[in-house]
Amino acid sequence: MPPQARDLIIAKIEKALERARSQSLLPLETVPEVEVEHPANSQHGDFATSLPLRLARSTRIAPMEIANTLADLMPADQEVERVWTAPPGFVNFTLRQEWLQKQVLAILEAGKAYGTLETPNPQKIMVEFVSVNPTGPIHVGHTRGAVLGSTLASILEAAGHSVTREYYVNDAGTQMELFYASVYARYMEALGKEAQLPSGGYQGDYVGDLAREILSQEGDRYASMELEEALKVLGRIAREKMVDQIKEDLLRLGVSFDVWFGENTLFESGEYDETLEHLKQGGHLAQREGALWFASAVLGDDRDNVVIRSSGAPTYFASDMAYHHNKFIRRAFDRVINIWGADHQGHVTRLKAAVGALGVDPARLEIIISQMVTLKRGQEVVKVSKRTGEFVTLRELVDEVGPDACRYFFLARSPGTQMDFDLELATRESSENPVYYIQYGHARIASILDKARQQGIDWTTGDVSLLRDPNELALIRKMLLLPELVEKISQAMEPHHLPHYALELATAFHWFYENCRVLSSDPAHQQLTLARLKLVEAAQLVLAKALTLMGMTTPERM
RNA sequence: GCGCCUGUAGCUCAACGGAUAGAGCACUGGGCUUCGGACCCAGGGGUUGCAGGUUCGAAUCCUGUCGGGCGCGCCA
Repeated sequence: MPPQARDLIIAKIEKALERARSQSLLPLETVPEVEVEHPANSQHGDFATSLPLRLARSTRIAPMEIANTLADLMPADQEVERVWTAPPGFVNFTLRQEWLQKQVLAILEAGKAYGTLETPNPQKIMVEFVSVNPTGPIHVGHTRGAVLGSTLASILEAAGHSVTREYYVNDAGTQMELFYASVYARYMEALGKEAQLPSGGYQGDYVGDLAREILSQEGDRYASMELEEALKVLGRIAREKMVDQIKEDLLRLGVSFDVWFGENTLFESGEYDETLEHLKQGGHLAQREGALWFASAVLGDDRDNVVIRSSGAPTYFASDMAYHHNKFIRRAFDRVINIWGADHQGHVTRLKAAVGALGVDPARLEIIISQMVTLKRGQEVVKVSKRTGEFVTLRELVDEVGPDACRYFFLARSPGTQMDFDLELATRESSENPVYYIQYGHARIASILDKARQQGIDWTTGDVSLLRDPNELALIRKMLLLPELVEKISQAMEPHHLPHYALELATAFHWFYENCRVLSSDPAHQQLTLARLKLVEAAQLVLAKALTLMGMTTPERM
């Protein structure tokens, strides 16, 4: 990867500040942190810094004076064509055309690795997401987290980190017991025996389907077993089938995991006991009212939480603590990112408290809360409930809307906003989804390159210094933003910038396409054609990278 | 009642404390005898819920207020 323009500019400013300080041109004690931005208005240059405005107070010097002093210390050079100041105290930078042109070569050279960064401090990161109980198929409500998590994981990887994508399978606990009992009841029913769905049991049709499937594959032998044994064995099969289905559904959306971590293994491996012992040693556990409590109130939570019920059964929270002990201590992840729905927001403080009590800096646990998705069909709100069996499955959604459009829709919104998902609108407008606009750009390029190859054109000798058209330069400028974006997203954990960027990049390409003819039979145009083919090939790489990072396909034709 | 999130164009959403608040869809009107029209150009549409405050500068930060979502179990 070539150095990023932004880093070059920051380095220049830092150098200027250092000189201003050492030569006493500005009364600076230390060199302040430099931030640059991309001005919204391109007339203000490629980069700008408002540092003089920030320094005005502490130095007691007028912002414009500081700006001018700094600008004078930054003469034009190989990368920067012009440095100038603007009121009330900005310093603006314009990149040199020759430098921009050369970046096309740099991108081609980087190839598919363009946009993949090398970080000075690579970390071992886990992204845990979806983690829905395997008590039923995955539904639309889970789609947002799935898309968010998988994209974030890709971006963190591109930013140079080592990433593990993990699904926590809650294969223990009361909800699972209830599910097993529900499947058992349907199984007995299918055999024509009297059976009652347990109260609060799972009513969805899929439960019956599952029971009948098991019946046809395994026969009726569970009917004659002791109830307890039957629930155990039948339950295991039902769970495995459910997990397989979830796996398959997620795969259709382009989401896959490196690890499927079973809650039960925490108990089997002894890690659960180890965790409790650890907490006990630290004095974080207290026996009260017949139960064992974790003293989270003193750690900032609004109340203490039960770890072991008076019945002797551990709570979900207990195994969650053991799970995070496993993540941080046994598997030694530097950072753990959990993606949760807004309905789990109340658990953030207590889990962070627990992690802290285990001797791990709670800042290493980052919990991203994605707000709820309200599912609608026109004006009507569709209720989603697994227990009552009233829901739209992820599979139905993906089949209807398509995985790419589906991903785009969820990805383009920041996690903090509540969304309305109108099934009617999504289906009707899926063909107008911006993702096709982006993919169309990619396909158009593929078509041009194809045609050029058919004509036997070899553009390796193309001279990029011929790329002077404003449309060409605008396209290059957009292409250069991708690495910056990858870095920014990996720090702020906000992947929603990526689809917006991809759209802008595609716009820049379509604009170029409209105004700059690539292939031509005119002999006088030949050199320009070669240069433009280079640009187009590089643009395709960048578009493809953006699409790939978002987990979308890169069609050659549509 | 308390906690977290949220309110921006007709709709769905962007905007790292920065310069004239931007996109897509929808609407109106234009644009190819040559590389893919799933494209391009132009236009209308905004007191950023409201009121104060901080700042050279606020959609963004602080306080208050009104509206929406989600939590506040020995459920997961």
